Amino acid sequence: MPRAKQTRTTTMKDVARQAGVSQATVSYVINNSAGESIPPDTRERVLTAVRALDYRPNNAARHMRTQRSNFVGFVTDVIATTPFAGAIIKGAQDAARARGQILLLVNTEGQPEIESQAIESLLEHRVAGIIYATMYHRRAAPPANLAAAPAVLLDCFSDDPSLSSVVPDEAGGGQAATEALLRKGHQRIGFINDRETVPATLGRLLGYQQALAAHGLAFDPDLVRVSSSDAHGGYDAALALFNQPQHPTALFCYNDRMAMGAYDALRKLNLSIPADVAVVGFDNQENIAEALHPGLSTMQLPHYQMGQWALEQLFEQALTGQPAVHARLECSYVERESV
Amino acid sequence: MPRAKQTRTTTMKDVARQAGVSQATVSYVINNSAGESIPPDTRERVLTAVRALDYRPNNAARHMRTQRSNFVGFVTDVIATTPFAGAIIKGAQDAARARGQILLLVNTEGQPEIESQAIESLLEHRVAGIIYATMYHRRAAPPANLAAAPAVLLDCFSDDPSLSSVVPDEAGGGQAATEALLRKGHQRIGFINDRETVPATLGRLLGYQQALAAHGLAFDPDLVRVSSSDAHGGYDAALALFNQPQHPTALFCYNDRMAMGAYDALRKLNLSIPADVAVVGFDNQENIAEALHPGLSTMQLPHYQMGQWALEQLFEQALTGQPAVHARLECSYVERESV
DNA sequence: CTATATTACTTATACGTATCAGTGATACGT
DNA sequence: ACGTATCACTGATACGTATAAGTAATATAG
Repeated sequence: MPRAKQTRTTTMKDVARQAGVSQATVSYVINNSAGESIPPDTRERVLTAVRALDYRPNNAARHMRTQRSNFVGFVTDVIATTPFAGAIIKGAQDAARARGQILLLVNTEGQPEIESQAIESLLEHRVAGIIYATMYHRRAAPPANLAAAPAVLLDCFSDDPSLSSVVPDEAGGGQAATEALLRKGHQRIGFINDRETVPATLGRLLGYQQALAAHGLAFDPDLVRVSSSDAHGGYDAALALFNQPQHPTALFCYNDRMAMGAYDALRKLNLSIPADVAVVGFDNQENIAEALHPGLSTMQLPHYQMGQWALEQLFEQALTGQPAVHARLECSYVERESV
Repeated sequence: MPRAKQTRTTTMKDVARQAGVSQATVSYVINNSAGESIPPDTRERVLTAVRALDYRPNNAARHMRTQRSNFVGFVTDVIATTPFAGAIIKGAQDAARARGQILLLVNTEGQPEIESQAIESLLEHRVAGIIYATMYHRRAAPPANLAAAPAVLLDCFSDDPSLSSVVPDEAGGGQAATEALLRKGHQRIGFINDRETVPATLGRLLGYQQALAAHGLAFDPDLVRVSSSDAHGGYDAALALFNQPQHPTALFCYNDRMAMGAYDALRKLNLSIPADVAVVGFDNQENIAEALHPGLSTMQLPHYQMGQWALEQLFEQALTGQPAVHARLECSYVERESV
């Protein structure tokens, strides 16, 4: 049977009539308005009518009357082809639910026209604020109309210092990864970096260097290779690194995909993990880190936490008028069997 | 400088005053209302005022007046820990944008109380409809209040036949995968299935059998193994399958993770892919199918298409009052080097 | 040249809610 | 017994918009 044609939805007036009170009283009961005295039996009569009529408050009307929405906009550049989107969105979504807010989601494929149209639409919905998220850590140039609402940049940053932002602490992550190897007594630690110049490559290299320095070890450029950030690249770079006369005893890879390639290279060279070479990756990718043999120790990016942080910051800022904050969140070390 | 305290937002009345016309005229101009004649210079005056005041229509007010929202609810059980969520959401989101709709996203972790609260919230926002999505193909028991709006089940199905649903054609996928191997002349094709009893295991096995039958080959239970649906399980099952005296020349794996394990097993048995054994997987997982050597031929689940379909169906159904539809969408074959 | 249609607007209203400003009735203090 | 405070409500209003209904001025038809 096809669903019945949508009749008028029931309103407070309907509830009021049914309960024999005025619409105002219904409102007081439903909102538990402080400073209004409603005797128990009246309250019960109203609530019974609410249930009987399957009444549901109309959010648009409430929004109109109170002049504030419970919407938060979430703009993302890419969503389908990245494994990270889910955790970021969930972080924002969980925080939103905790505040009684609801997420308006748009993804823009990074196309500027779509982006500004999407933001325009969010503004027309009078969102309390907008989270502008990218799926890898980078500089971003958000459209001008983003400034029309409180906004927080997530996993990116811009030239405008008045926009709050949250990104992973790449250097800290690089340092922690390197230190996990140093802790096991390794002295010659190779680093395979991505060839792109992005915050992640610069930061992780810096962290690697800082960790060495903190342990009184000199930085040896021969222990560093750059390559493309996939399994192929990791394979090539690892081969080059370990074909040197005095090869490293440990390897820090820019990401898990490269580490996967490095595994292949080490296997080819008959070097076993972790006996001959300890390996640490980065990203903790679902289908790699856990699936490799032996399990890959790696760094977990704070995707969920960034999502949470961005939403919280939006409200801190919007409600209290605080100035912008630029946060770096820690990456955590996930130990498996490769070190 | 902290953002200025939010002043009153500008309304049509403000625009009207600025342009020297009535609020109604502004509305006519902005909506390009048919049947209203507005001379070019008036129109221009209004639009200039709109720009000068940075006016933006208030969606809540519009929603109230027209009695229809441009919201679609999207409820998902899991989002952070699945690689498929992105494509599904993008499919729905793209279709929504094409219709001028915006997605209200909630994820519920499959917890019934959260689920029905989330749906309640969506109903209060007067969504045009709700997409109820799961992240793997399964039977679902959506909460009762889902029935209060037009709804479409995505990647799941329920006991209620009046709810439209869209799922992947598992049997078709299994058949296509098997046929890819048959086309290459293979006659003895092993199948490693997941041990769970879910639509995917049943369907893919059925497809495997149908393909064999279509080519006049008898189904041989010795060529089928069940195991856990990860790399470990794939490894064990492949080892068992290929340690038989007359081993298969081709292998169809329930998913890419199992295929990954099978790769390890075949390597251990000194069988090369695809020369000695051709392999086909399922899921086309980003970090596996492409990353394996040789690249894994596999089946692509129609995630994006299901997202699109669900949103379209919502409007077909809601607007035209059509009866429910239960769709199975095709999986597509992605050929790489493993066959 | 008058009657009517069209143009270019304006005025008024309703959508559903929250809340302010009442208003009788009862309770309380003296 | 009388004034006041509290209780338990009700009536009216505004939020910003779309649109029906009205109106004065101009154009067109007969």
